[in-house]
Amino acid sequence: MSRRQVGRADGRAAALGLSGDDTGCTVLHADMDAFYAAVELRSRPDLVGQPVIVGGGTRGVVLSATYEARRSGVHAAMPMSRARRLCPQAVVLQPHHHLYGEVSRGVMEVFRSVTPVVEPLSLDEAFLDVSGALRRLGSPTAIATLLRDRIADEQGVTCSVGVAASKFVAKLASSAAKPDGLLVVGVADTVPFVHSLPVGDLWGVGPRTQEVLERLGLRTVADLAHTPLRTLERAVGEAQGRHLHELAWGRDPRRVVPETPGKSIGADETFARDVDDPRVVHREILRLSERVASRVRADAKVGRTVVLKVRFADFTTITRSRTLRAPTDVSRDVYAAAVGAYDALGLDRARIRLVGVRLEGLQDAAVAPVQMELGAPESGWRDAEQAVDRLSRRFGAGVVRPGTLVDGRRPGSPVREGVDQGG
DNA sequence: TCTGGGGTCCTGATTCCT
DNA sequence: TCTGAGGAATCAGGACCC
Repeated sequence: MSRRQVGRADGRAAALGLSGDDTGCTVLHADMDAFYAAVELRSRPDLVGQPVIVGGGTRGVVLSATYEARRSGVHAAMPMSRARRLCPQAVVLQPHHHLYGEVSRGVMEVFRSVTPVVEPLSLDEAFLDVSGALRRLGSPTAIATLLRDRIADEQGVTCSVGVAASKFVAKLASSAAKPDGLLVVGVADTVPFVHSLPVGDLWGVGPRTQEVLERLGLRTVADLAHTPLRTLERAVGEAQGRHLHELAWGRDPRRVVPETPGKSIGADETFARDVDDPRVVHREILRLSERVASRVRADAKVGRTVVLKVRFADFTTITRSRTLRAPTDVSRDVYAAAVGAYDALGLDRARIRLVGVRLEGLQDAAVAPVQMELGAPESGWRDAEQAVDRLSRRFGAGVVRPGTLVDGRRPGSPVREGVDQGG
């Protein structure tokens, strides 16, 4: 057992009055600490121990910050301008998304070497069901320690792990263990542990719901647990009310499921300056349609509903959707639906901050019905686009583009200047 | 203070079909 | 042919998560 883990786990558990008994606690939630910032520090060891913020762009937000920066009040998703004011001494680094993907794959491999039942939630966190690994590797606590040591040794980043009998409690435990810690919430400790938390810590309670609950005088999970179910359902809706009530008593029957197929793929882009020229918006919709359709094809999927998103200068956001007669993975179809939805808005030089395109209702291309257009050539757009995909894989994204997108610079220029555009 | 990008899920309204 | 009920599908938006 590593010295790092023993000190943290015992101290945190004792402070929370937890027994540390991990009997029946086969769900682990592993969460990398300040992931993007930690990855950046691997190549900048001179910055270790300093406030570092990963983010950028003229209208960007903080993607990640070291704990030294967080002490000044900086947190993820905060506008960069505010973060710089709060922590002027922080070193700001541009993100390198491809690197995070690489490290993430390495981390997930470590997880899968312990158990095949791994459910990734994002690049930097996952649930693991270790019930099948107990005889081989020891107790859940021992397995969590092994994971933390291996990830630190092999990937050069630290992670915190929560150990519990359910996903929801394991996730709360890993949050409480941060940074670089391990916390076991035993079966007998679950309800007192959960009840001690503020309602905002519950999964599914964001700022809006928290406000609603606080208007009812509910500040802690214990308050929520002792509120009649009907009252909760009236306040926050039937499904959410029931869900929160169950969680408040530590009940979460969801199993760890490896690989859940995605239901939609989308892309959006914030302009560096608000745009009111419909030609510029059309070009951006085309670019996004290409990006989305190419990702859909790479996943061997097709989708049937195209959703257009428009965010105006005052940050109000609208969506419009178009359901096609048959599912597609062809950029041209996606573009036609999205631009049709945009034109139907009849905007008269409205100032637009962001546009987005999303393809929903995804299904496997192999089993989906294909719409045959009357009079369509045998080798149509789909084949042409697949050929472009092959070229892009070989020579890099963007080697073949529609003529309207060829004029070097991007419309309005992207927010993430100098950053990998991912397609 | 001034808000990215990629997603999921839920809800209520509307439309379409039987 | 008209009408109403009920269910399914669609649409739009809100809230939330990382």
